[in-house]
Amino acid sequence: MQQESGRRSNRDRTEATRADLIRAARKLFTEKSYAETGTPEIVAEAGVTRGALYHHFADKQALFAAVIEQEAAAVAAEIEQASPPPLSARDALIAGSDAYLKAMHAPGRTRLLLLDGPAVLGRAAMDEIDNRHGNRSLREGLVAAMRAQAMTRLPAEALTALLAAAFDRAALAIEAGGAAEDYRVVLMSLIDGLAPARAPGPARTR
Amino acid sequence: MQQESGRRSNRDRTEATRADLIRAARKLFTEKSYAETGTPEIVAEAGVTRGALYHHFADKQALFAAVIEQEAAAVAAEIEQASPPPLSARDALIAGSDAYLKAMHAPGRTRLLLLDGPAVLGRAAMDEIDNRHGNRSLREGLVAAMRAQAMTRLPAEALTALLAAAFDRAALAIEAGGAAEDYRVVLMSLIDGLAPARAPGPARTR
DNA sequence: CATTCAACATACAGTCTGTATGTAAGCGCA
DNA sequence: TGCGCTTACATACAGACTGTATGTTGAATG
Repeated sequence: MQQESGRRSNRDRTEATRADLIRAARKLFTEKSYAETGTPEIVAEAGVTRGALYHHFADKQALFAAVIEQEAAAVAAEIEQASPPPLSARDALIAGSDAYLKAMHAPGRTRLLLLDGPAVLGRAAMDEIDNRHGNRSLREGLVAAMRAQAMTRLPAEALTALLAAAFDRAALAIEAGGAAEDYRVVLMSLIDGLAPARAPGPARTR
Repeated sequence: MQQESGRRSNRDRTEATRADLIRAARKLFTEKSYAETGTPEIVAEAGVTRGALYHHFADKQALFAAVIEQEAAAVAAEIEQASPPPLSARDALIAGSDAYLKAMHAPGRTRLLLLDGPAVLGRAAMDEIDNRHGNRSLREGLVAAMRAQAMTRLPAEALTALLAAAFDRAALAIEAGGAAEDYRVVLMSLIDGLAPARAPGPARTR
């Protein structure tokens, strides 16, 4: 019964401060960019001092990593929520694709996850994060399709990475004003092109 | 007859200094990264002062843009040189792909063109540069294939962008130690999957 | 209840970026 | 060929930012 401004356990304080910092950083990193956002600005937005920031995070980059981690998890959650399991392998992939593109439409998300993320943390670190969250469902969907022989057998890791890259670029292009329908059509064609024997997928998506 | 250290025309001085700066910046940007490289370090490597840098370039970012421009042109040149015209549409695409992956293998090039470039200059600016250099041949190859009916008709811009994204990610993955053969196979499968009527392309690449 | 430790706030040192100012050499021109 | 203007820098400076070191207050603990 102590939620008044005083009396808080250390654990609660830590949790709250970290959350505030991540929230503030996320806001500024999406509005501007990682490089253009300074720690003084972040702590002002969070209502703490730089001392708190450097107490909880090793450096600015570690705070950025925490933001990325959270954002990647949020995207993965949105996708998982949007695709109920009872679907054919191909339809599940398509539903996931649309969910991904929609999720990445949140303002600033593409820059955060697709531009600043790889540049600041490196592709390897981003791959690790992606594989833990977003790409997992994609990879599993692909493996399932291959096992169901709805898709030519290919190295799963490479296929996942390259398709994910295409999705990413599509999200960026759409956010930049590209014709969303064009990119969707191309993505579907790339996926359908991997069918082994020209299996007649359900009616062309117009 | 005035190549001795003194007596140089203003135009020559400008050209030489700009080239020195770009060369030094390129070296450091590939060895480390854009963010980790300071202008004092760059000018020291170039043998000039920061005054010269800010005389020739609006800011650090403009110098970076000049480096990117040059590097993109170099990659495009390597590709164009490696693929003689007398090839079928599909084979030309494959030759171009291999040339691209090989060209991107130069140390630091992936970070420069695929990580720092988009983050610092933005995807739009990078697209503009890519379309002026590297992607042009890819796009033309795709359009040619579509016109020759060796490929399903798809929006050219979107298809070019997404395939380019896949190539880029493959280059990054290979540089990071991924199995080059896996990525090559997947890339070829993606391309071949776009054939309209299951046209039997010439013998599988091993 | 005394001590230890966690969670900060404040102060500081070093570095970087961009700009303003100064200077010497090139260049057009009478 | 001398004179004014401009280019191509070098130097000096102001502001901002990052990370660290130090101090302080309240919670946890035996």
